[in-house]
Amino acid sequence: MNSIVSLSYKELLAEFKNILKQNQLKFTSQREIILYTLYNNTQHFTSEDLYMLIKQEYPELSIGIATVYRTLSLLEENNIVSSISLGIQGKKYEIANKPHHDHNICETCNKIVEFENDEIEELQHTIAKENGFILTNHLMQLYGICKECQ
Amino acid sequence: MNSIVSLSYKELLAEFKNILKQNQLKFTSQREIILYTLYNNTQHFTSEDLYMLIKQEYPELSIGIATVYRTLSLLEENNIVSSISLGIQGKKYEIANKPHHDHNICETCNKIVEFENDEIEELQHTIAKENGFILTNHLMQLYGICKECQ
DNA sequence: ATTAAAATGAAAATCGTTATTAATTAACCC
DNA sequence: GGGTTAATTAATAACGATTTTCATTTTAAT
Ligand SMILES: [Mn+2]
Ligand SMILES: [Mn+2]
Ligand SMILES: [Zn+2]
Ligand SMILES: [Zn+2]
Repeated sequence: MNSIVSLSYKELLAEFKNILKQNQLKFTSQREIILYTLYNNTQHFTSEDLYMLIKQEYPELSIGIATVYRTLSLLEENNIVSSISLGIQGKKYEIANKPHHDHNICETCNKIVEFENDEIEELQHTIAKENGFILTNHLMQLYGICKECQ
Repeated sequence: MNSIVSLSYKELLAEFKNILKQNQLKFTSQREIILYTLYNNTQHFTSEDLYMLIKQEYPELSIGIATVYRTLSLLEENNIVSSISLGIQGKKYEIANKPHHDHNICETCNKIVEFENDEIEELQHTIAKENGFILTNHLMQLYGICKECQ
């Protein structure tokens, strides 16, 4: 599975088309616009968020919420988007063409600040190994009150 | 809010009764059995898991799933149980009379191994501070394949 | 252009959880 | 103990997010 980190949109689109072809799936305008919108908005979207934004920006496009769900799942399976699950707020997606990071989330205004920490990443591997696990994935979210909300 | 770490069942029950009284809530057999079952089973339960176990162990007791949901929420608000949210598998509860820990989860058999790591806990505070956040909470789950499933 | 397979939107179904309600029970007072 | 009142209950309806179904449309290959 290729990493899509820091691909241009053109390259990303080509990669997406490759994946579709390999799986005998079809390239549609709905799929294109979903990818394009995710690429150009680095926020973290719920399916509903993304659906609403696309409806607003492309009033002429016919698109249903089910297609957004389906496409986000497809993109996630192919590592083009990643998701974080935020308890009550549901699952949020973001384009995966940025390096791995975790999230610091404000419990008041829901702002999300991204961070990277190599030390923690290493410790995670150490701990998993101690427990006899092969680490495949991790979830690390820091909840708090952001500067503006304090 | 008192910590209930390493209380005996007797002490824990007394603490629960105090909390109920302070909030003008009533002590019921359903609430007692839920607490007792959680105390004596250190697993991580979904509401449904706990409901089924209680139905099985106390066939004479009248209890509905809504009461289990309500009681788990009540216990969590009062820090007698804690919960972890596992994406698709839903929310799981465990008795909170053990020290803080995080979870290493097998993606194959769903086994959960608990761990504590002070270094990571410290790093979390450092990171939050760097981002201008006051840390209130965190989520840290390591997913992998356990020794038995490899 | 023809054709077959895949994709779509709308609506129905599903699933976990929460709210409603009428009946039951606990806690308090005498 | 019996009576009163407010809290609690189980059953069921409602809910919201997500998934499935299905008839129709679109894509991609020939
Ligand atoms: Mn992110
Ligand atoms: Mn645990
Ligand atoms: Zn904030
Ligand atoms: Zn396992």
